[in-house]
Amino acid sequence: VVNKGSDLPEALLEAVDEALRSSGPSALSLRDVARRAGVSHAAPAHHFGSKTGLLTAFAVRGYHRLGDSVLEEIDAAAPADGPATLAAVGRGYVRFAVREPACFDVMFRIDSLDADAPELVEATDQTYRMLVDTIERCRLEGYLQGHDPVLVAVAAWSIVHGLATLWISGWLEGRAGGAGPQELAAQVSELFVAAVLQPMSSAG
Amino acid sequence: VVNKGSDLPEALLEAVDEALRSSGPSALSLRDVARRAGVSHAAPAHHFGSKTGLLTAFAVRGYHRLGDSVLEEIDAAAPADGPATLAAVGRGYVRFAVREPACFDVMFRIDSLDADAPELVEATDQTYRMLVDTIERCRLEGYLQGHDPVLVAVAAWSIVHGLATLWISGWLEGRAGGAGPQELAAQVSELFVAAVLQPMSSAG
DNA sequence: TGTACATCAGTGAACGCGCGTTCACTGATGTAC
DNA sequence: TGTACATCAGTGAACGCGCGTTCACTGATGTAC
Repeated sequence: VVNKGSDLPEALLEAVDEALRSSGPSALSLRDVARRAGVSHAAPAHHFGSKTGLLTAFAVRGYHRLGDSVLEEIDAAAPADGPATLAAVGRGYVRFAVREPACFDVMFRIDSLDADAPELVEATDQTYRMLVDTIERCRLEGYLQGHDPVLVAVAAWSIVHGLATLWISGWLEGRAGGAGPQELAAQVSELFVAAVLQPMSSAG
Repeated sequence: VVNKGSDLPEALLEAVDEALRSSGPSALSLRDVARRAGVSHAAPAHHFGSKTGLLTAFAVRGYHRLGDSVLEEIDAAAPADGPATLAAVGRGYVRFAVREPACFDVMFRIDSLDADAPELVEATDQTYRMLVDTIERCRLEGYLQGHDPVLVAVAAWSIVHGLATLWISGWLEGRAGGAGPQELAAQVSELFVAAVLQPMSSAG
C-alpha cells in the first residue's frame, strides 16, 4: 500500500534483515517478516515458496553484498600488489560481517538454507573465486614461496572468517585489548600477509 | 527407570547432544530432549530451570571438553617449545569442533545461552587462558619477535576457529583439495606457527 | 470502444502441530525424636 | 521399632501461543480480437 512502485520480494528481503536484527536468526518467522513488510502472512510463500526459499534468497543477496564489500575495499586501498590486495580482501570480508552480522550468520547456516539452490552455489563460488584469484596473483608475483596455494587460501579464509564470527559472537570483545573489529581485521590481515607472503628476494 | 544409578541431569545433557546431532540446533526442544532421556517433558525444567539454562549447562560442559581435547593433543605431541605447543592447541581445538560439531555450534550461539552465567564465563575464560599462556610461553622463549601478544592470540584463535566453523558449515569440503579437517588443522596450524613465530636468531 | 478471457499478486480463514512453562500432585527417601 | 515431618525428583494435565502451510478467493492488470 505504502510503496506502490517497489516490488514485494525485495521488500520482504529487507524485512528479513530487519527481523534478524531485532530478534535474531533463531526467532525468525515467515509471519513476522510478512508483518514487517505490511502484507498478509501468506504473501512470502507466494514469492519464495517456503521459509527455506526465503532465507536462501536472502543468503544469495548476502553473498553478493559480501563481494561488493570486498571490491569496495580493494578499490579504496588501490593495492599495488597481490599481498596488499589480499589484505584488502580480508578487511572487506570482516567489514561486511560486522556491519551485517545477522545476514552473515544466516549465510553460513547451511541447515536453514537450500544448499543445492543453483543461485546459492553460484554466489558462493563467485565469492570464493575472489580469494583464489588474489592468491593466484600473489603466486604469479612470486610472493607465495613454496606454499601450497590451496592451503594459503584456506588459511586466509579461515583467519578472517574466524575473526568475524568470534567478534559477532561477542567472545572477542574485552579480550582483544579494546580494539574494534575493523582495526583487528586490518591488523590480523597485515600480520598474515606479512608473515606468509614474503617477496622472493628476502626468503630462503 | 532403566538407569537407576545415573543422575538425570547428566542423562539430559547427553540427550541434548543426541538431539542436536539428529535434528540440528535450531530444532532443539526441551520436549524432544526429555523424550530422548525417557522422562516427562517437565523434568528438564526441574533441573535446569529453562531451555536457556539447559543449553548453558550444555555449553559449559562443551568448554570443559574443548579444554580436554586441547590438553590431550598437547600430551600426545609432547611439544618441545612454545610454537610446537601452539600448533598442538590449534589441532586440539579443531579436532574437538569437528568431532562435536553440534556442541561446538551451541557453545558460540550466545543468543541461545545465558551469557552472564558464572560457570559459563569461567569456562570460557579458562579455555582462552590456555591460548594466552601458550603465547606467553612463546614470548618468553623469544619466538614472538616484535609481535603484540594480544594480536597473535586473536589471530591464532581466529584461524583455527574459522577453519573449524567453515568445515562444519560444509563450505570447505571440495574447496580444500580433498584434505580432511584434521589434516587441514595440522597444516594451517603449522603454516601459522612457522610464519609468525620465528626464533630470535633467524629474523631481523 | 467493448467484450471475453487469462494471468497473477496478494488475502484471510482455517488446519493441525509442537512448543515452553506452570502447577498441583505423587511417591520415594531421609531424618529427628 | 515406630511415628511424624520435611525434602525433593519427577509426573501429567492444562494453559495459551505462534508457527508453516494450504486453499479457495478477490481484484487488478494485461491481452486478444
